[in-house]
Amino acid sequence: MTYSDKLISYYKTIANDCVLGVSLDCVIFGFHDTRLKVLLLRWKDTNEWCLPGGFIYKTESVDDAAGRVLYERTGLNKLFLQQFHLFGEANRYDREDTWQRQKMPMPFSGSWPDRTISMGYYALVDYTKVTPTADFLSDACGWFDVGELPSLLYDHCRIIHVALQTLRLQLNWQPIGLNLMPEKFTIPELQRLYEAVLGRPLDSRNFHKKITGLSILTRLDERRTGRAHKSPYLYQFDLSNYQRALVNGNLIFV
Amino acid sequence: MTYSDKLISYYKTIANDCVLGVSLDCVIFGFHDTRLKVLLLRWKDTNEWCLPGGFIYKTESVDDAAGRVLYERTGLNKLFLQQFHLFGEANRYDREDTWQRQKMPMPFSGSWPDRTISMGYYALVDYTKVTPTADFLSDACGWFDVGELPSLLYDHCRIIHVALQTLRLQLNWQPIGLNLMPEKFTIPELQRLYEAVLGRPLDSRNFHKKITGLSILTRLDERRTGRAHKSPYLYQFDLSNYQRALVNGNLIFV
DNA sequence: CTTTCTTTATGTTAATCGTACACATAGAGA
DNA sequence: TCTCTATGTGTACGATTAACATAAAGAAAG
Repeated sequence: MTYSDKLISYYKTIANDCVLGVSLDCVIFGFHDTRLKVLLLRWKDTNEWCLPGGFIYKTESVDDAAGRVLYERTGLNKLFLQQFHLFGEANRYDREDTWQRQKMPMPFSGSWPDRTISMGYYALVDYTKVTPTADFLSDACGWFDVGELPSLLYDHCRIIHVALQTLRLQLNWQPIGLNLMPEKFTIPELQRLYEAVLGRPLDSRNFHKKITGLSILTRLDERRTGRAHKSPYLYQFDLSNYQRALVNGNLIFV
Repeated sequence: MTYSDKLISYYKTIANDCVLGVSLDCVIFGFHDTRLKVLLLRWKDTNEWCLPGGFIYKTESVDDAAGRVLYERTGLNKLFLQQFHLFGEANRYDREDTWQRQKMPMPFSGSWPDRTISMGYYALVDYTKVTPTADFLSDACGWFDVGELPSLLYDHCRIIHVALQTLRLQLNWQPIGLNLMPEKFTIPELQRLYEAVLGRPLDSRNFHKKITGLSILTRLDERRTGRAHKSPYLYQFDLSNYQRALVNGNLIFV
């Protein structure tokens, strides 16, 4: 059985078990080395990358399907995961061109609906806890700097762009970091995250005042030592206050 | 041909021409007599109401489909219309119960997919310019106070609730009113809109200061006369500044 | 051991914003 | 002409923000 045959049989299974005409794409954000990262998959036997995505089983809620995709690609569960946009244009991307870049076998074209609308989700995950895992259609899975994306299939470049825009807006009235930072972190490290998402530097003195004023952080008795200069305190998120801030939408606007 | 036959044939046409398994529901907000209103349809020959909704033609974008539904029900075009949530639970509502309340003919059940996910849109329209128009499935179309909704089919009660929540959030960083108010209006009238959406009274003196400070309003030389007491000035929205405020997301937070 | 250098932690100040409240004004009705 | 009340404008005060200053910590260099 050739790869081409496998592919067609795979899509036939999907067509049988899943809701037809609707897919979902997950923009999975991580944070590492002062940079905001996105998790991407490389389409098998090509140099083309795409977002982790999938289809919705007939008895499964769309949100659950997104959680499943996230789990399958990262090994993580129960994370911050949110709908952000439905991509529903009739011609979201150049189909011929995309199939060619994917090296899609041509008998394929008959066995698939003419268009697919896609629900976009974005997730915030702890980079250090993720085990990037490729799927049936891909031969690599890895992180990319949001500023240095590779060649992307479909309309995934736009999807990432819209996700980032949404994330930036969200920053104005909800805290982030709970799922992006490791369990213990310093305030300057958290500031790097905010700077990476907003794409501009922040005043460290005002940031410190602001973020501690939200009472979503608990200062530990430990410090991060070993580096030159004054050792910063380590912090943890105060889960209950963090949740309250998420729901109430305290203005942050760093 | 009985109504029952017509209904089945109607849904067969839909199944043929439209994307299967995906629908859309529009929460159309209007404003009248100090109250926020929602446009609802009454299901033919029942006392059950529902949101205007529809399906997506195979060659039509989802956003365009929402615009079409809005136009068909209100006669209005090119309005503020926005996605707000995908309702994708596998069992969004009690199907048996709903069909019974709809007096749905039972041969129907075989000719329709097991589940439908629905994209929620909300629109802001000028109450005075709307001609509520019933569709094939309904025998009445009218406005309801968001606080006094009738018996609703499907999960439309929840959909309205989520739409209202989204609208309230949006109020914190975007102006509203351009499509909800008539062309000329007074500041106290605009204040009534904000109060209706937020569900709480505002201080008229501070509201006046705040709203004029955004420079999205142009004061006309006319006043609204005929009523008792001091005649208030009439205002218009300054379109270019209004658009800028929409895009930039100036904090408003009344 | 002392000095230097740099990052972290905390503090200060002036400007701005939000909230609460006071008051003069206009216009219809008594 | 007086009254009543919604409207338009203004003021005062506390809270918040943005910009800038300084002290403390800790490793490296002399």
